[in-house]
Amino acid sequence: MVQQVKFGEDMKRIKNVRIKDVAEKAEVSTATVSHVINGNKYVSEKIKNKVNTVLRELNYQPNSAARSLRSTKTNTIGLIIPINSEDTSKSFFMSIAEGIEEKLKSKGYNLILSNSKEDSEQELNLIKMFKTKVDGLILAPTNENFKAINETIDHNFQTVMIDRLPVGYKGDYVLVDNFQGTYEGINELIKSGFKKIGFLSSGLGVNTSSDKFEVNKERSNNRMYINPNNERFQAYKVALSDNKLNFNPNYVLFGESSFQSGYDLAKQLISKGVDAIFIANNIMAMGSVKFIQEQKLIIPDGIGMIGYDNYDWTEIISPPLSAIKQPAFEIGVQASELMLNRIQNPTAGFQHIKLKTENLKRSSY
Amino acid sequence: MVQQVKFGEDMKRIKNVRIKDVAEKAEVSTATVSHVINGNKYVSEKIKNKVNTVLRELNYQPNSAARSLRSTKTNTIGLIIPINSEDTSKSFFMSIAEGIEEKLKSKGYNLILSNSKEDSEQELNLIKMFKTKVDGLILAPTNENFKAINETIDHNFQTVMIDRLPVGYKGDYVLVDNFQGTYEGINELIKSGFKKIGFLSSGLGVNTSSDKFEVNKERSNNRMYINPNNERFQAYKVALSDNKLNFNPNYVLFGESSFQSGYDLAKQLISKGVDAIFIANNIMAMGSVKFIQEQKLIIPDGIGMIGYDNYDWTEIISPPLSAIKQPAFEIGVQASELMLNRIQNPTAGFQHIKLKTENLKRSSY
DNA sequence: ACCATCAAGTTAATCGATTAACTGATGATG
DNA sequence: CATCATCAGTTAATCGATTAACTTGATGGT
Repeated sequence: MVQQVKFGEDMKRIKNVRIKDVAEKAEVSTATVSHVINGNKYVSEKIKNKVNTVLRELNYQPNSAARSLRSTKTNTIGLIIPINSEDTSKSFFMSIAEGIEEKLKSKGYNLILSNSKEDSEQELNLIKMFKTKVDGLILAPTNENFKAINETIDHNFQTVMIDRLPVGYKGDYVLVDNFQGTYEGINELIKSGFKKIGFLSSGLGVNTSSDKFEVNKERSNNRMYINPNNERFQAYKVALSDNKLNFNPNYVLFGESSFQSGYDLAKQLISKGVDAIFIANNIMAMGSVKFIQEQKLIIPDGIGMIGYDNYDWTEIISPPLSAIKQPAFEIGVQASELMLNRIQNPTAGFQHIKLKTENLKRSSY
Repeated sequence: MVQQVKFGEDMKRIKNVRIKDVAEKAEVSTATVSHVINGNKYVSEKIKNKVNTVLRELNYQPNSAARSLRSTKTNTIGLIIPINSEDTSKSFFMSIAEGIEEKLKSKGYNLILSNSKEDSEQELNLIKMFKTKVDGLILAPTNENFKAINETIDHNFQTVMIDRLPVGYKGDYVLVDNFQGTYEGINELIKSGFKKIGFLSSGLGVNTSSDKFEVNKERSNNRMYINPNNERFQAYKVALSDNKLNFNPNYVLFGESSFQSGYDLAKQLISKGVDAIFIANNIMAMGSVKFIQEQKLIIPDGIGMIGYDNYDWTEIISPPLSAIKQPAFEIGVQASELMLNRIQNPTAGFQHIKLKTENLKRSSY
């Protein structure tokens, strides 16, 4: 029932096949067609076959607006990731998105992708806009305005947080155990004989400066960390302390997430006499490596290094850089699973997933 | 008018505010509210203010399913990209997606992202599914089944192709001038004194093997290339010929897009005596570099190299790798612009955009 | 033979916003 | 003063699928 309709001058536009067209051609009611499609009421084999034949003949595709309107399900999930163009996190979050899309597609869901650019105002706008467009939201929250987010996300909305956690958030989430990986990494540096270990990272988010150096004695497992960078920093301090090494605030530098900043801060650390550097951020690691190479410092004899996340380049520099690898794709898969479960069963208890990092020992320590 | 509704056990669910609720509270008709929101009919200042106040008070958000159903606009654009997990193209297409999302968001549109995984069957399913969900489709088509795609994309659907082009496709597209960049790159290698230049690439798609080595005399501008890899290959041949160098089929290797394949094929080329390699693909370039480094070959004295696309790693290996850079983000921006234009004016003439690559001369030739 | 039950479809209300057609009031015009 | 245009807002049809409630005919137990 592909109808031709006049449109503009002489242009023709094909009107979509409706369920009514199918019903008429198959000589049944629209209800029956719907039942055949959705399989939620018994329909005899004979009629089912007839309808299915017509469905194929007309190449029918249900109008999803109508469907959503009536059923209040959009079969769509929103994803908000926070990437600045210059940022290291791009590839990390894109792998997460890939994992989400793959899982969702297999269950008949779609993914709407959006970028908050690490800006909490944009984030709130996006959340608001998503309200009537999606069945659920997977969110890597920005570092500010947690309260506002908590208010905006009401019970109309299934939510799964990833990578970071708003304080006081009650709900499903998938995080990476950044403490564990970092702790092990620092430990290994120490085992290899390094004693003056520098720590390089991008910012901790909003509540950074005041308590930046307040040592937290508890371990990751019992605590809810706001932010992966902070978690890594805590792990760094605990690992030092567990190895009876002094924590030296001069060996810790936070800067913006850029190549240049990595270059500059590595320079500073070296001038302060560190013998190894842990870099909690990919693009800063690149900047640091550049500086080290320019200085003709020998890795690992002159200086030890560990980076974060297993980017391509870590394998082909010489020597290959050891790294802590986050399971990005897997975060996406797990987050979608939580989401789909919650949609199916909204009253179930909240699920908290913490994925392990992988410690890739290469030749840089 | 936030209503509490019983839901399950004791759980409460907040029902969304409808336009009717707004109308009642503002003591006007739903039509008036709609006019205020969409501004397509004159409403007096007085009433407009009253309505706007209520809109804010109730934090009203239009139900987009209802809106789409009535207006037949979804305000959503679909994007299908073709990435295999192992593939080099991941970062390229993700940057395109970023550009698209940014542009669309600024115009009030959403982006549904999906991955065909370079599989034409999945691609067709996605296209079909998108039919009632989006106003338009931005597509980087797979290499097979062009005919099927052309049939499936009917006039219900605005389409913009990116990166690749189905033969015979009539419509908007945004491509990269791969010929130009490659041609210049090869030329520069030759100018630097290299004479036996190898060419490494991933496959050409379906119609590869038969005419793989058939030299095409025409230039890019007058020709419609199916596939960027092919375009690069053509440019390679033309550049050789323009420099009176013989084309040696033994110096050309196509393989799968993987690190290992890059490693292996570089090995083969070297053993065949090439003095420079042009690698049309990021991950294969990584593999090649790995092999070169292992062999302690000196770049560029021992061997010249040019890679494709400006990935992070190309800057920090020593020496930094020269590369042809595609304007990925810009492809996304331009494609979205074409799309939005076409939605506004469906009968306008088709637009064809071909973006220039950037030639990043570093120290590898 | 009688009524209850079930099986297999159908009828029609419904979701929420848009928008063509309409109403009533005001004002301009010859 | 009758007539018509314009203005500002309202009424109600409509988009297409889902689904609760209903119909109709068949089955079966006592």
